[in-house]
Amino acid sequence: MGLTKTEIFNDEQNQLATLLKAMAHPARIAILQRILISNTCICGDLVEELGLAQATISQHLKELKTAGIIQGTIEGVSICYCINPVTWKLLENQLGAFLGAYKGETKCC
Amino acid sequence: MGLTKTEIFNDEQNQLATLLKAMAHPARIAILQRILISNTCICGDLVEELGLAQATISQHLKELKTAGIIQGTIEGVSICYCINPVTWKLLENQLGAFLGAYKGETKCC
DNA sequence: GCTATTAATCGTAATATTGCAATACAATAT
DNA sequence: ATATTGTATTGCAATATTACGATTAATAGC
Repeated sequence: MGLTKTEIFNDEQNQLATLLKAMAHPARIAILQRILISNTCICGDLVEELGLAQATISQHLKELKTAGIIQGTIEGVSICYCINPVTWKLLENQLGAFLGAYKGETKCC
Repeated sequence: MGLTKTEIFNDEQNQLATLLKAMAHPARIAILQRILISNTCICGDLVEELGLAQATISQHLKELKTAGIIQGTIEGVSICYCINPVTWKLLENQLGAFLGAYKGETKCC
């Protein structure tokens, strides 16, 4: 089928999966790292810096945007992207709770 | 194409992307949560608890295992899965550094 | 009006993912 | 030996993703 059965999972699981999926690509991680470094926003510099075509970069940006991880505003001819603080905070909280739930040491496998 | 150009990204980006991708599915998040809760390992209880076929669960477990996030040992007839502490720690560090790199407040978009 | 410049979208090809039924395998029990 | 139980693998269909060239907006400057 190739169709994830989202209806059998709860909202938290689906939301976290969606956010992780949006980040689960080296190009999108690279894009986010670039935005994080030059805290001020960027635009199509990415096309030169990463070795991907403009259409491809634009697509990755769109995915990050629809996931709510970044936001963009028009800045003259180019477009300025930056982190969406709300989603970023949410991601930190959700992931923190998730990863932090593991208390090692209980010997098992 | 449909083929990620891993060669143009660095190891850190590729590794993080691979780990995130392994977790970026609600079923796999549910499986991990289940393992985290019953800190002691589990097996095919998942097939009953999640509403997915046995073959599908087995496939998701395999993905988590090949990504190094979980590990399994034979426990009589069934197989006992649990978190791989090394990878989990790595994930915490990598993600912590990544998410923590965002210092908000610098007004932008 | 035109013309660059920048980014989004469309169309397409190659590949990957998701899910399941059917089957195979491996360990134990009878 | 054979049956049972628990898990893995295979094969397949439906869908999603990745990447790119070509095209299409949208804006700025002339």
